[in-house]
Amino acid sequence: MSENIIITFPDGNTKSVVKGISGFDLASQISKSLAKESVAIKIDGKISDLSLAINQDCKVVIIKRENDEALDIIRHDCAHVMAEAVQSLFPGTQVTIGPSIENGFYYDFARKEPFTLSDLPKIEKKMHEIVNKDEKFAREVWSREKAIKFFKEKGEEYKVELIQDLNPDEELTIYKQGEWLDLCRGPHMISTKQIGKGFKLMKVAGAYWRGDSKNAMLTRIYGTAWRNEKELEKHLQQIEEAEKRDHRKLGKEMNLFHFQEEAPGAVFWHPKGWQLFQSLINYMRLRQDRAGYVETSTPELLDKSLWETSGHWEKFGDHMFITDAKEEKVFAIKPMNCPGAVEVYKQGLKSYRDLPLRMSEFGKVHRYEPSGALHGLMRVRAFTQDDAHIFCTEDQITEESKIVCDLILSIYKDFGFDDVRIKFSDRPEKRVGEDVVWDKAEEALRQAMEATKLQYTLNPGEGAFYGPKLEFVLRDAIGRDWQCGTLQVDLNLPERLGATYVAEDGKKKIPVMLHRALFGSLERFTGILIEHYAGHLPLWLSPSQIVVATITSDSDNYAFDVKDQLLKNGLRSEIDIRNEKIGYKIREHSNSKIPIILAVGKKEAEDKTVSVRRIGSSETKVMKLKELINNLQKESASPIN
RNA sequence: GCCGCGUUAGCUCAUUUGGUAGAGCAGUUGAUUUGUAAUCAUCAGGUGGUCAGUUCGAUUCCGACACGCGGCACCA
Repeated sequence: MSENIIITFPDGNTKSVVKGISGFDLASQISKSLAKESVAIKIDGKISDLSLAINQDCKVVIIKRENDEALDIIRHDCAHVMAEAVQSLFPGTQVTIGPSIENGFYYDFARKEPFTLSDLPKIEKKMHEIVNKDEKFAREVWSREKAIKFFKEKGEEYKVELIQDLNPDEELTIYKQGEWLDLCRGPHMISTKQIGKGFKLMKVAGAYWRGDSKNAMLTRIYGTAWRNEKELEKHLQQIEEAEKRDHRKLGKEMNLFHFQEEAPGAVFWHPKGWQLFQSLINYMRLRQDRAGYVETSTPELLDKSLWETSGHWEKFGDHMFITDAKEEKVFAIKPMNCPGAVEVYKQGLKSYRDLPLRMSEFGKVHRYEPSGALHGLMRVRAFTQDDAHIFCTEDQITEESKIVCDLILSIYKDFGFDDVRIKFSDRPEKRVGEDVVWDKAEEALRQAMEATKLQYTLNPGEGAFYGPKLEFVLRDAIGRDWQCGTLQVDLNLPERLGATYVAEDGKKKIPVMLHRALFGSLERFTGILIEHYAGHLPLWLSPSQIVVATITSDSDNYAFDVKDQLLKNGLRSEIDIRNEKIGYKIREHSNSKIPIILAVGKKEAEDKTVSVRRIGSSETKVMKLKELINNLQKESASPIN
């Protein structure tokens, strides 16, 4: 007589079943289609294999292929299948770890000869074979000794190291598929067949063992995996879409900027790119003026001793550019604006009445970034920060932080970024200052966050070396996250650099310094905007707003007249009177993302009208030039006017 | 910085056992005066990233370096 247990389903229904039933059999009892669709089971909140026996009363959620959690399992299964494929094709390759990640999975292998792109088709083919073999995933619990002995004999040194570092209380499980097995927590599906065909190997890369650059470099293979081929196809299309938006490609097509090897990581801004860059600065300057900031500018070169005092030298000296001046002094090109800001602050005695003092600077900084980190405008060695340092009392931290948060969110909105996340990074391991000071700084920032009532996530140990920080992450039009703004509470540098103010009681005190940047790097923000808008910048940011294109040379004079009037009314315009067909001109200017093309021919010249064509639309609208100017002046105004 | 891959005309790309390179677009010149995403012809354009090496001979094979691309690590 077998014992029964009670299963409770998410809808509250219960079912009495035989003890030891597998999740799969349970699903089968409900319906065949459910069994077919299910990939795993959650027992009392813990996700497990469908094959696992259920031995006690419990709450159960059957995870179906369509559920989000299923994707992780499919991807993880895929990683196992890839590892099997690799080891069968390339004997002697060691396996290390292979998790599921966003959009897919990877597996890190140790092999003398790293894999190359040309190995992927072979591996992928083998994977399909393994999937089709319908190998069952089997879970086994092994002792530490057995596992270590097994992997040692196989020459899997990395696995042995992983096992030795496992929490001793944790059950050690092995997952087998056919002949192949791997140390793994699971869960996995019933069989490899369930993976289906919706996967593809994407790229190979080097990756350090355990993510530490002191360790050996492994060879990583990335794959993407989905529920089916249709989803895979959709994902591949999204990648294509992202490639089309690549700011490096668009920057070339739109003639905004270039890089060259004589200045790695430094931007050559072309006239149009610089126009855009200046639009951003003008906008930010106006916003800051209105928010009570004063603007400064400080030297690019500062004596090394100042960086030693600030603490930058010790932590970032290797990443600073140093001058070879023809004198004994060593100068460093500034990697940050803060010491300069403090020196400006220190001129003249400051009273508590002067605080908060909000000092901004569009400071160009240079950082010797590792060569492998450089990436278009997104990661450069020379960039411009919309930096500011707010000197205030401890009591003012909360209020000032709140003002910065409000300002930043309002500014992002003007650029079409409504979805902004905030990360709170607290003290890192390597830092300056006493812990009591850090306690104070972190607490003040926490209070500020409470005052703003904004949601944030904790980012432990990621603060700056001198203080905790908030990081503002915005989400672009195709769902990618970009970290831009930052707010840092600094109770250390003002003291190190000797900043003081006279308090109400006549005694000298040390001010708090809030570092903040809103765009962060102007260069990077420009790149983000290009990708966010896919090059179709809104009119107020577009470097070239209008092109006047003639139909025939009869209209040249009128076209010049139109352009002059547009320019006089503050609209950035160009003229195209080349001896080409209008279709040719339209194609060319559309490709370079000019927002508005005005075609002018005989009719327009006679009527003092223009034929207006907007980018992204093939419609044309004939209107009086005056009317157009009127409309565009409103439309092209920056959002703050 | 580390691993892998790449670098051919202004741009986008061809050129397989090593025998000094082709196309389209852009440019020139000429014709055409054209109505909403490529008019026709003409000419010109390259020390194949740089430097070394193997070879009778290197864009092609080997090496170093530079820069770029994809990751990893880093990101005040």
